[in-house]
This record gives sequence, structure tokens and C-alpha cells, in this order.
Amino acid sequence: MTYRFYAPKYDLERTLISGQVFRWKKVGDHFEGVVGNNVIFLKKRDDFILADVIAGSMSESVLKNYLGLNVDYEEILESISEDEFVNKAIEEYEGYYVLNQDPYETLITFICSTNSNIPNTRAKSENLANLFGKQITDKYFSLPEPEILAGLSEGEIMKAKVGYRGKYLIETADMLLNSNLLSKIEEKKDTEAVNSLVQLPGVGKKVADCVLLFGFGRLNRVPIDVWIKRILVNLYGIDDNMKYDEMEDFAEKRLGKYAGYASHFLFEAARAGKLSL
DNA sequence: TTCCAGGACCCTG
DNA sequence: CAGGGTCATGGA
Repeated sequence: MTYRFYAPKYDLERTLISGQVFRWKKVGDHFEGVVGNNVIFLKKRDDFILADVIAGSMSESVLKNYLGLNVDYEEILESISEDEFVNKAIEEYEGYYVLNQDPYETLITFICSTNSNIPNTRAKSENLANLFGKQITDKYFSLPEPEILAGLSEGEIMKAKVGYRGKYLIETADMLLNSNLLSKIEEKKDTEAVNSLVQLPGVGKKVADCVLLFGFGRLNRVPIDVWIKRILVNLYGIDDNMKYDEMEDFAEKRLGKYAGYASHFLFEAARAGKLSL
């Protein structure tokens, strides 16, 4: 299937090769990625995103939602750009969109991200898929379902080079199989959703907020990582011994209902060295 | 060799 | 509750 989305400002590279998602790569003039059991090719032409679903049955509406196009982007930009630092970040990193990923895939990949870096997280995610996932095309595999992960031994999962996170992945998958934890997140308020997610092994508040922001579309949630903390301290002047919840509250109040969206502009701009921290 | 990377967990005081 | 050490792995 081929789809076409009107999105003049959309920068595929800044969106897909970023810190929010770990399953895309640039191949020549386009981007190739695995989303669920689909292999998707994307490229930009003029004001449009051209999408080819190489394998799988992802519908146009589902892909549009995944790409973060079911939001009023102009309203979001207008809202968050009231903040001077965010405004600067948007100028330095325009065309970035927050995706709307599958909660389970977000969870698994962000468990892999802890105390690691983005290239390593990408490698871990790819290893998990290639070793234990379902083969979709000759070279692309889906992330393994919880049934598969839960059935692995620690020795087996270590082949994916996930390190000490291996047992967290196995135990989290097992808990998901024996509960409806993820499916109940939707109905919970933010604080309760975080409290629920952190019950999963390998999931702390930061990963929980990543899951809420990138997997559940809660654009207000601000994952407080070392970058955001550095930004809050050096640009916004907060005390660097503030606790996680206090920093999150500060960021949400300061940046508004799209604070999470704003924070990722800050994150990417900072990581690109554009914020002079 | 040492340090760090989008942290989480465990043990002490 | 706060403060420390520890945890696999790869790259600088």
C-alpha cells in the first residue's frame, strides 16, 4: 500500500532518527522502519510524506496516527513557543514531531535505554527483534511479543546484548501476560498511570513518563533525564537537587499542556548542541 | 584505562 | 527519605 500525507513542516530525519524511537534507519533517500508487524518505507517529497507499507496491513489512518499527524501541530507550536528556550529549540530543530507509538514497543525499547545511549538502545532493540521476533521480510523482524520474551531464559536473552536489563525484560513481559496493566493505563490519571507502570521491573519514573509521552500520547508528560535536568538547572534556574516529581511538576507548569512535546524539542536541540548549556 | 550513556534497583544510615 | 554502589555493553 502507498499512502500520502500532507505535512509540509515534517522533518523525517529529525523525527525518526531521534531519541523517541529506535527502530528506524535512513537508507539512501528514504527511511525504513518496523512498526508492529509492518515494514514501512517513508520519504518526503515537497509538502508530502510518501509512505509505502512494504509488509503488513497497516491502514492509512493508523499510520497517520503513528506519525503524530492527528494533532493540531500549529496549535502545539504556538502554545509551547511562548517559552523562550523552547522557541529557540524549535527554531534550531524545526520539523520535529512526537510520534504516537505502540505502548508495548515503547515500553520494551525504553527499558533497553536505561543507563545506555541512543545508538546502543537501537542496537539492543534490533538484536531483540532479530533474535526473538517474527520475521516480516528478508531483513526485518518485529519486536518479540511478551509471550516470547517471558519464555526466554536469562542466558538466552543475553545474546541480544541487553546486559542486566535482560531479566527486567523477561519479568516485565511475564507481568504483562498475567495482568492487564498496559490496557488499564488509558483510564488512569497521570500520577496513577506512573505508579502503575513503575511496578514493572526495569521501569522507573523516567521510563514510565517516556511510555506515557511516546506510547500513550500524553503530550503533557516530561521525562526527566540527564539532559532535561541539565536544561532545567542551567536555563530555567531550578535547584539541581530537586526531586524527580518536583522537576516534572515544574516543567509541566512552566511549559503547559504540551510540556512533553516542548521538552523533546529541548532534548533534541540540546543533544544537537544548539542550546549552549 | 577510565568514563559515560535519555536509569533502576538495592542496601545503609 | 537520602546517599551511595552496582549493573552489561560499547564507544570515546
